[in-house]
Amino acid sequence: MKPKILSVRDQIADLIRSDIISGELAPNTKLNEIQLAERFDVSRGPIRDVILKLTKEGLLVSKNNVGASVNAPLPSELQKLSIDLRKKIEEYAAKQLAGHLTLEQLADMDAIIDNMQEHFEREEYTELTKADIAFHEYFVELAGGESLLNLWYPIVIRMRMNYQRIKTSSKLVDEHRDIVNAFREGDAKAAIAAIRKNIK
Amino acid sequence: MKPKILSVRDQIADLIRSDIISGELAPNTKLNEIQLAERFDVSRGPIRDVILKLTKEGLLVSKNNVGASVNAPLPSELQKLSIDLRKKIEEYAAKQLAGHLTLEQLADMDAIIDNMQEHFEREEYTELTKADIAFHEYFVELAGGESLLNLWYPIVIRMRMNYQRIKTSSKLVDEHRDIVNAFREGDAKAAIAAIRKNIK
DNA sequence: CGTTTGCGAAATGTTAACCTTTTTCTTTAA
DNA sequence: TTAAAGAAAAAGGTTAACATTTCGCAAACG
Repeated sequence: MKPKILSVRDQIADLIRSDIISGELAPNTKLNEIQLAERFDVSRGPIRDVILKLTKEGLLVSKNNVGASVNAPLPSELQKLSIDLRKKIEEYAAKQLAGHLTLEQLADMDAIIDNMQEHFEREEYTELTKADIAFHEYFVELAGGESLLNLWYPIVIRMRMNYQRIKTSSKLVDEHRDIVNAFREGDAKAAIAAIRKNIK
Repeated sequence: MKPKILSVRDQIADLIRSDIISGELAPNTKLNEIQLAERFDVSRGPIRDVILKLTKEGLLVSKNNVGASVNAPLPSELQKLSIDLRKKIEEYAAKQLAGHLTLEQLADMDAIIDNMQEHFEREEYTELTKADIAFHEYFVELAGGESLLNLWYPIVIRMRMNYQRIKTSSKLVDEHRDIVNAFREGDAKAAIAAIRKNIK
């Protein structure tokens, strides 16, 4: 898998996303542009870009002339709706991909799952969550490109604010192996079933 | 309905969105920050904010160090998926709202439809499309607040790039009246049916 | 003749200073 | 004593200058 070069802004965005997913930045925490600028040793410009991005993703809430703060988790009805939406998207992706994946792509997914396993064993739950997201992101992007990713991402990232380190059973890794194995065998139905089982 | 005060950035974003929906800015058109700054008589800062926002909405595509250009319409498979997702969200909203709307809220929706009718008669199709979006946005926001809006908006705005002024039959206005009437009678099933009929 | 290298223009990325709004604390008057 | 008014501080909004990157084009080389 080719290493991606990330812009300064994207790297900062990733770090703040991690802080929110890990719970280090709790809901309603106010983000101060100047503090963040000092923390990452850049000026306020790039920080503002990052805040705008995360706001559009739903992780932050911004108010004019007041600033941004960490958003509250989704209420449970919307959480349920989000699960439905996410299933629809990933099922679509599975239908497109089953039988059309290269060996290299399958290997990439295996590698991500190996990574998940490692983080699970070390009890690094934030990293585990990120690997989980990366796995799904990988095949959603393959199936529908940036367009589909743009629809999928805000749904998933917001969902993930809810179960911080709760449902981290050892089954999680296996569920992902099931998905890849179904892909490997070109079995769209099995892939969809495995995905349905994994998303909850 | 109370008039909303919009920030400079939001007003500029609305204008560029209009240009894209109307087709004035065709897909693949490159957006130049300096030109836009001059056009709206602001500096490049706010323009960059707007470009970031519209990129997150899926209307633009940005590349590091290269700039932003108008995105291509969704391929038809993704268009179909988007319709499904949008239906799911708006059906959820209808279920939440039916029977719980105030007279004032119903009047607001009537007003938006009157507005649609006017634009239809004057053949102002871009404005008609915007009013159409505003109508759905109104009740989606009522049902799920900003959180739901954040999930809904990118789906709809991207869909709207596809049928520019194509399906502007006179039925469109009536379909919306049907939705409000179902709301008025607190009939969730009828509201959902009307919404299903309208979204295509 | 085709490919590569490097220059230069144009566009984006970043910064720091300045402006405006919001908030908070203090003063003052009822 | 309380509450309104206003000043001061803090934070976000905007700007313009500066830095870096990209890309086309032309010269040089194979």
